Amino acid sequence: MLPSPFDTLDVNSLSHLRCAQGDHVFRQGDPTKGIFFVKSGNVCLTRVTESGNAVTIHNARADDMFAEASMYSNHYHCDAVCVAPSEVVRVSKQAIQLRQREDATFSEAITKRLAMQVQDYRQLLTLHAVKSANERVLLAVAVGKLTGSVTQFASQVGLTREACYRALRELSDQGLLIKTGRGRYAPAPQKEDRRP
Amino acid sequence: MLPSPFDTLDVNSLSHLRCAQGDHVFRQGDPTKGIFFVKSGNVCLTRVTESGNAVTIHNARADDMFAEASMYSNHYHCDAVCVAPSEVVRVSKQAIQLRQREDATFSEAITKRLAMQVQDYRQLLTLHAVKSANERVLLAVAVGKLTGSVTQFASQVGLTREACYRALRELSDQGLLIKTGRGRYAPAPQKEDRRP
DNA sequence: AACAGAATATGATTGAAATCACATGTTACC
DNA sequence: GGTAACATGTGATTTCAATCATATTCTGTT
Repeated sequence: MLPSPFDTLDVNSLSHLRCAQGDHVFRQGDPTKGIFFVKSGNVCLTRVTESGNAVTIHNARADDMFAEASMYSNHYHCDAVCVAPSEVVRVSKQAIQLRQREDATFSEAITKRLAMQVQDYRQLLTLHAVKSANERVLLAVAVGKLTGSVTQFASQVGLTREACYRALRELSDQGLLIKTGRGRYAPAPQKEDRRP
Repeated sequence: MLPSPFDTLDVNSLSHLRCAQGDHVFRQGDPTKGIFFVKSGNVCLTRVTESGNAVTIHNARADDMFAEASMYSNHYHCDAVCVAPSEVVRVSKQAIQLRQREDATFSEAITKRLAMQVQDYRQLLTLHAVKSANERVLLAVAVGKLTGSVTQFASQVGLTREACYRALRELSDQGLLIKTGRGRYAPAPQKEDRRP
């Protein structure tokens, strides 16, 4: 049910939430109550800067967890908004901290999860550093970022919807992507002429 | 000497390295041998994308650690290059993993470090999402990113040197930054008219 | 079935940062 | 002291993504 380390927790450390589209699971600044698991639906983590720019930090879909890093903060650093009707499980912060102190294997699994998250963010950062919209979009698709709507995708890769649509079309025209349907694109199968 | 959790490790799990400017501590793809601490100098973590773009992932200076997330990877995901003559301490991956299994407090401290790193990356991601060069630079300076050279700074915030210099000058002209010297800028003291 | 609302898709225009180009200033080293 | 290497700084031009505008398709609701 829950991913690897959390499935061993007692049921009364979990709260099941049912959210409509647009509902907030938590808001930037709220005191941290725990970390979350998406049973179904789609929860988007966004952060708003002083200047009012909204940034998609993470796009959690079914079987993803989010707000894992909040374990050691007193308040959340971003908004969690359901972009689809969603079932979300909250895992109590207290319960995790207690268990972490008693169970080394549990603790190790959590650490591993965090380490992987760090690498994910680094990947995203690398992606954002690519200046060319076409190259960026190609890379992002190759890396599997385009699973939901293009609008969501655009926010994640740091481009406007329009720029993404254009890049997707151009890349399809160039044969670097295959258009598999309305708003659906897949990386073109690599020609194996890479050998030296 | 070493930061909080690592100072309790046995000395023979540490290797002291002395690096010249330009030396690689490790390269993208190398098998992971451990995590690192900068005693003095400056080590830059960069990643090169397929398209040849170099991205500064992290700029570790004296008393910083780097490659913490590599604990659970078999190979490094970026290059670590000394941008100044540096003294670096390598902390053996094996020793950490062993200790983690025996000492819950140690383990917890590591987890906390990783969680904070995740939040740092999120901050950087938020920064990169600000479109206006001036706003971005102002935010970055406010957050304390401009400590070394503007060139390094530019790479971290995702702008060209030139764009940074221009933004820095314009912000100084507007009185939002104070030029404290050649290539040195500080945030202007906030006027306290924020109260509602 | 009709309608609202959102996502997809593209075209035209504009604006801001990249790029190119070239000063000057600062180390550091022979 | 001379010079090579690099950082700072700023102007001129270009390019490419943002913005604005608009049409179409899809989905869900009443």
